[in-house]
Amino acid sequence: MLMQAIGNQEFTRPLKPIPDTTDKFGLLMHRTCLVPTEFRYSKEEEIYGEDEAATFVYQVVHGAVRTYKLLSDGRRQIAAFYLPGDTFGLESGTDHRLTAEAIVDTTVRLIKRSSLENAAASDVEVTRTLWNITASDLQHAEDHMLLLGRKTAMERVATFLLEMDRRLTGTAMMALPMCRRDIGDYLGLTLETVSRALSDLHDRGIITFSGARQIVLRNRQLLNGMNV
Amino acid sequence: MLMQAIGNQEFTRPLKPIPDTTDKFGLLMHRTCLVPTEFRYSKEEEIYGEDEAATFVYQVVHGAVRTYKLLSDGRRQIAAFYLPGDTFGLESGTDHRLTAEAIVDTTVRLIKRSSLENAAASDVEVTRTLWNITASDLQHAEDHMLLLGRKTAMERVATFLLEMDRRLTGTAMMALPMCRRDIGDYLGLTLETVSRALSDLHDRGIITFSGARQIVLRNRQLLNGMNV
DNA sequence: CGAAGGATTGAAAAGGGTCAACAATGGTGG
DNA sequence: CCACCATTGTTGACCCTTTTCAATCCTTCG
Repeated sequence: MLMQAIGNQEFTRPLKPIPDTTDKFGLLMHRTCLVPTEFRYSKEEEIYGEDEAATFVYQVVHGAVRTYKLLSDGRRQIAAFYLPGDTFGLESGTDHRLTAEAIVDTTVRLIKRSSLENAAASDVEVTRTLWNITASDLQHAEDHMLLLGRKTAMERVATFLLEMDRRLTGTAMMALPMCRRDIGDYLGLTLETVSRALSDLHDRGIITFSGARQIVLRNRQLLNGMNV
Repeated sequence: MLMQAIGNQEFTRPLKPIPDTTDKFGLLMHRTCLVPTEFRYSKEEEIYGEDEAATFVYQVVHGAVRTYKLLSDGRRQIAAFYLPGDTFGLESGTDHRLTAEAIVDTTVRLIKRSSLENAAASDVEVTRTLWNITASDLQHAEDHMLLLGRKTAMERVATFLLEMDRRLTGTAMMALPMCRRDIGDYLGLTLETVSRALSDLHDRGIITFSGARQIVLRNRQLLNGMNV
């Protein structure tokens, strides 16, 4: 009911002019004159699997998505978290190279990849947008390689908090959709190390909690200092 | 002299039909009817810096290039090595987000980015190729995040050896252009740990050396076993 | 041939992982 | 609406892999 209302509200947005260059999915919808399908995934549900054919491109409406790769023994590396407004699942080749799962109950919009291919064949602007989306993911991956290869545990957690603060805070308090294990698998740490780093930041008065997943950054400057 | 001859030989290649989809730079040259400039960089010379305007797109003719990011205290993460035939330096945005340096004396071909933009404005195939190049870098980065976040030192070195074997071996012996520090900064390890892992593989008869940088893989199957 | 950078090896230290116990939280059913 | 229980998060102790620091060896190149 409420979900539906919010869904419709979101739905009308692309029909308006889109000056916002950050909403690349909106631009694609606009250009292709496509009506995106909405779809809901439950918490922990798989959206697509590694090596599956890439049939759709997705935008998160509400909820959150993780994409990851696994080693044969189950070790997992989360490549990215996708939050409302973010586009994911776009591939230049035929197949997905990561698995995507809903972290919480999640609503997405989706466009058929074949529709985009059709539009891209004649519309350079569409192809250019597809390129930009992939380039954004690459930029994030380049930053994340630096984190995974060269930052300490505390620096990783500080970087994570600032990234989430930037991306999902509208209010002063940020509500993390993911558990400690997800954060660990994103940062290349164990969940215990993440927990210890957060406790340390809490003890030093740099962050405060309301429950484990509601966090307020009390001192962004200090966090930024650990970030670079 | 010899350099020049080889350069010219390479130079004539794009004038022939290009069925090879892997030579994306060749495709770009073909489509834009551009004559690429050749340029030489000395060992350790910077090709472009982080946050510099991205004026050119490059292809390695011979030699090798590393791209990396630095933390403020000098810790370095190498994102990729580029070997003969590889394209690098292409950005969707205005600026480079990594520094590029020649690892050894290196010859590159380069195309003006503005020329590509012109061609891309009317030629969907060109834009599509630009997208594919960026998508290749992204795929590599996704694989590398898994390595940096979740693999052990020995697994990283095994993965590295197999990657280099695949990419630069024509002969049975591969000649690595980079030093142990470069390998460490690529794998998120110290140079000592890389050296110890290589010595271990040597002691177990899995690889043999001719000098520190000439390596033969004696047992790819065992290496593959450590890889996943 | 000698110097300088690169690579190897060793010993000690540290940072983060592992294992285990306990606490908090939030979802469900009575 | 409250109590219970499964899930999630925290904390502690110990261990192990990798790092750090240092000495030595090896090449390669002037």
